[in-house]
Amino acid sequence: MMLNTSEPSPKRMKFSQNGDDHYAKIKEERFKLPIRPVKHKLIQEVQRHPTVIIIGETGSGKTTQIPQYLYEAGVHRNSIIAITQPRKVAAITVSQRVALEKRSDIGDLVGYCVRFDDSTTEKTKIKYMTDGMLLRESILDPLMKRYSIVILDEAHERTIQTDVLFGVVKSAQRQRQRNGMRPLKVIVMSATMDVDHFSQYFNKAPVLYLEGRQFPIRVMFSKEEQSDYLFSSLVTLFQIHREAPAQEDILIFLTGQEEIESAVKSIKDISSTLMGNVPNMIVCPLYAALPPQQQLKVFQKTPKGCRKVIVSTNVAETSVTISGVRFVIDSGKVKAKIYNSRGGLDLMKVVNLSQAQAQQRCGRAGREAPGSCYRLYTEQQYDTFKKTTVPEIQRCNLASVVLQLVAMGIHDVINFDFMDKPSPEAIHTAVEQLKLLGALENNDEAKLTPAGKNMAAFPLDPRLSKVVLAAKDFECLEEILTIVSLLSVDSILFTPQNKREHALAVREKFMSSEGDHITLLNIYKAYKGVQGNKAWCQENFINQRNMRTAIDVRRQLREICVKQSLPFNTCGLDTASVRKCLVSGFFMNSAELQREGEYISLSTRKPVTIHPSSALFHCKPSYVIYNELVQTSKCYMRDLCVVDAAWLYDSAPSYFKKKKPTG
DNA sequence: GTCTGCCAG
Repeated sequence: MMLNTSEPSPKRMKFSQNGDDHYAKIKEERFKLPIRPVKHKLIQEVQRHPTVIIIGETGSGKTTQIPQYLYEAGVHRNSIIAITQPRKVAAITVSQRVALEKRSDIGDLVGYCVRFDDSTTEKTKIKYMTDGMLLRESILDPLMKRYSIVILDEAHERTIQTDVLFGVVKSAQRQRQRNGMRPLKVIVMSATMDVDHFSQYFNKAPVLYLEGRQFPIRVMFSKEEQSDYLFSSLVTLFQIHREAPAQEDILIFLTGQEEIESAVKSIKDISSTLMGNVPNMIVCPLYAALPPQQQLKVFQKTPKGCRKVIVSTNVAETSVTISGVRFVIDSGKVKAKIYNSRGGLDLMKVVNLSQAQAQQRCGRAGREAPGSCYRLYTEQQYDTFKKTTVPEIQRCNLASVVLQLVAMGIHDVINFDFMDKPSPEAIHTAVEQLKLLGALENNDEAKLTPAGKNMAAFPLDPRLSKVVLAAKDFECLEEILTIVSLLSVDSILFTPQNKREHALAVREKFMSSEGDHITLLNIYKAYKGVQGNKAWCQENFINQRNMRTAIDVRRQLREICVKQSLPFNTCGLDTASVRKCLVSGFFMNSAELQREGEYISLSTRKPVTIHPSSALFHCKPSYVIYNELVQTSKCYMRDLCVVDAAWLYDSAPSYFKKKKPTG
């Protein structure tokens, strides 16, 4: 195109050299982060002390900037800086951001490492990873030799993995010092809670406070106690809806999928009857099991003149951040798993939040502008809430944790340096279970057996690892890998409430009279038979996402089996071998049919019932094993498999000597 | 004849 120079010159066009503006902007953004003024102080503290605790609210920039500061200052001494995150998405997205800031490709200087996805190379010095990943690595290398700095981020979330890592990094640090090795710097980053607790545990480490970028939030308590939080949340929602300008979105915290779906329906019904000048309402449910496509709806920008209402479980507390939210309605409730180490049974219960959780929920209203939080409980009720959430490690089965610790060479698990110790009883139960599975020597030394060493290599519950190892003897590893993979992911069965009958009828063809495990195996075979066809999944109400995860897991397990030279046999249609394998890991979860037609658990002699969702619901086999007990209206066995009394006895003679099956 | 929150390896 020719420009006619006699014409008045057009508006000057601006050019910049390939991306300079972009990077200038990134640089400017980095400079404006609240953490920037304390950069030098921070580097100094880390150089002076083996451990530093950093307290900072969201938005301070600590997660992205601190590793870069330490790298630029050379504190890492040319070895790797690890930064752990409780969630995979966080590890991946943060590392991508930092790579961008460093003008480097992901996997060069900056990389991430999560299950099924490792972007790091020998060039990587800043490595974002899940806490679970670092924990698994430390089984092979308890001194964490490849790292000079370990940063444990989001420590306040107190995941099991972070809690175990606390002790592992402390021990690695001490041992490296004692052996005159290169020191291990530890940085613990947390939100504002439990500061003294953290500092005390980490040898009175210095604490650095960072300013965050949080807008003020008006917190309102209910004046009276509410008997029905569901109803109260609807009343509050429409109260706000009538008064607040459009585009100011509302986030409601409830407890579970079913509750949320029914609330969404009520809200839609009510809003369609509203008269007068109120904004249009867009109502979105949000929970982890929601198909990804529907989850995306939550992130779409609210159209002009509308208001988005998000009804969510606690996913929106930490895992998911939604822009546009100005109001939070907090039911004060959360669904939590409670584990009973005596009966070995799980139960899900709706319980009150901790104060820390309530604070976290409030914060979701002030990410971009001042906001409000409506609490559907009184201030007096709030005062009765626990200050902090009981750490997960005190609420679950510890068999896996104990096996990992022993595999790292920590034999005295009872005296392991936990920040908050699990009960001795819970540890004892785990040790006993591992002995029964043949993972630990049957004495007081807590020493791994050769089988135990192999079991620790699998990213599985020890009972499932045991099942995999047993497949060698019963020559059915292919089938077992399939079943174990399917058991270790979220359910591949997808049963929408309104099409429940239909879903069950369609899936009837996969049902096995030998139980749920064999049913799962049938489904997997059928899925493979149609090459993972999407339409087939829809027709048969199979959750394709979870099925794909199971296939990834299977591949990973297969690789570990190769390393252990396990033979890849198949048993064809002889499912007895498969069921015998299952018995070797789950014999302690067995039940016997009584004359009256009821079952009792052989470990506790307490009555148990077949869960209505099981393939065996209408059957009455004499002996079954089950994956888990769930206490609701009754004590239900879930995921059952038909077995012979003799198999039970053969798998653990000394165990059953006392509780000999009567049949 | 059920009622499962969330995350990780």
